[in-house]
Amino acid sequence: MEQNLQRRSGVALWRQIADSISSDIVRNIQDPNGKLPGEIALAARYGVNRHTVRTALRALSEQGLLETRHGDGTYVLRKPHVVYPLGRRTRFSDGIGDQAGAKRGRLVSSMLEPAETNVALGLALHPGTQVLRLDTISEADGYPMTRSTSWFDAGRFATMADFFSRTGSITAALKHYGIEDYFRKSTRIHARHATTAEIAELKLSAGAIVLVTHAVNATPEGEPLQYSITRFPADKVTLSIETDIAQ
Amino acid sequence: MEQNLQRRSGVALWRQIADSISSDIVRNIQDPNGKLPGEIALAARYGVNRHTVRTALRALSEQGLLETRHGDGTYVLRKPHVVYPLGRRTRFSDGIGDQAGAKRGRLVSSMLEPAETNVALGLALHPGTQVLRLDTISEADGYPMTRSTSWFDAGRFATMADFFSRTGSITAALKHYGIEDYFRKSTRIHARHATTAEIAELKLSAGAIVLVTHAVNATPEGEPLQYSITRFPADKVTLSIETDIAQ
DNA sequence: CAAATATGTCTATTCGTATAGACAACCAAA
DNA sequence: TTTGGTTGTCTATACGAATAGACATATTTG
Repeated sequence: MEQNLQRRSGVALWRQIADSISSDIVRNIQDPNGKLPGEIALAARYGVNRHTVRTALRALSEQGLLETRHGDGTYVLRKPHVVYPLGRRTRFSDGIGDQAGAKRGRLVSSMLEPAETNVALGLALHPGTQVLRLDTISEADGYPMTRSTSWFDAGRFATMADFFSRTGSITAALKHYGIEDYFRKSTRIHARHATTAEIAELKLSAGAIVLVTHAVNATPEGEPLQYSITRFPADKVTLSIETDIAQ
Repeated sequence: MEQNLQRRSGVALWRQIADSISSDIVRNIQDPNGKLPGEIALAARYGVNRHTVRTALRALSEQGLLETRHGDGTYVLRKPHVVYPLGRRTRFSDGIGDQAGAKRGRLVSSMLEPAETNVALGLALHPGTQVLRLDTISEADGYPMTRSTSWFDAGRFATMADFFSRTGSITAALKHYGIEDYFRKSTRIHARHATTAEIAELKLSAGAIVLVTHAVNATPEGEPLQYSITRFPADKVTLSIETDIAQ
């Protein structure tokens, strides 16, 4: 019984258990076939009723993470945890490439809009300047891993959306504008509960936690190119920073 | 009415509202005196009953973030949001120093124990080697901002705990061993719900989210010195990475 | 096949969450 | 002092969350 659960917290026990199973149990599974401990064993471990565990397992099954077999047990369908590097030259495809299968970005929508304060600040533009907004979803292993909104100076990158749709890559799209290289200039990270829209787009179970990064990408000269807000499912993603000490 | 709340999610509406107020509203307050919108206005904005908003406000008041004045309104007592830099040479006191008042670490406990897999891997030791474990809490502005557990090679840093207690600083303690400089070698970041212990130690409201970093600090030569797991209250802390492009 | 073990379903009860409305108590400004 | 707006408290109701126990049904193993 690992008494890590809190009652009367505003977060239901079944949700805490679902988070725990998704982020801990699944990664430390001993069974070679990916079989989870039984419902009764899990109930004992968390110190709750078996029905509460079942609610958690049902949520994860509906999410596609687990499969329960009547009379047999519960099995892990996939181990969705990936490490996402936040290095200075990180690209999504670079980082995830060796950990999962498919890795292209998919354009959800694009539009022109006036820059809000944050965006203008990040891109070093005046607030209200027209900017191009791209909403994208990236997948790893067929499952959504990032939900990203990016802004670009509309005066310069008006047709970004077309290039991105064709290639599924910001890097490739920027090459059409003669930008051969760019860098992660600054990144801010926080975490919160997922919104309704994020639940749907990232195929999360309701009440899940998302990691959120606000990043500015820039040319080697430091000129801002892209301001982006990216949301990761916290139970499936660990962000990683590797520092080159001898720099 | 910003319909960002989800029902039947396993996360109570009052908790979602508390998180939202803590991380959004408080930062974007218009009123110069730090007065929040009224309960009825908030209820309308979130599309919930006034009593639900009151539950959220009560949680934040008990946490010390807000103060409600009968017949007047609700006021922000402190804006607890700090940006915590994760640069390669970051020290806690360096990063938080200019954003808040007090900033020293406090030793909660220290002990010798055999290194577990993660710790051994991070410190490049064999699993089971004796390591010194320090449990510390750092505060900014009088409020807990980090809850950290660090491990050091016990053969080398046996009396770390004493030095740390006296100075409240890992950096200072390491100097006693002739280590003038050290660097953040690698950092991994994820997020989850806070445990019961973390609720108490970080003075969180129950059900809060914590950002968790697993970091290895090393000498300039790359020799691992410290493996640490640090937990930050997600509603009060944003982690930040600034990259020096021209490096 | 039989036994042991696992998940699936059902009923019942208790407590936390959320809504609804009414009214009291209090404060600030006209 | 009066008025309007705000928080505080109370009652009532409905539903979700969690517990408890019993039993059905399916699978695996001996």
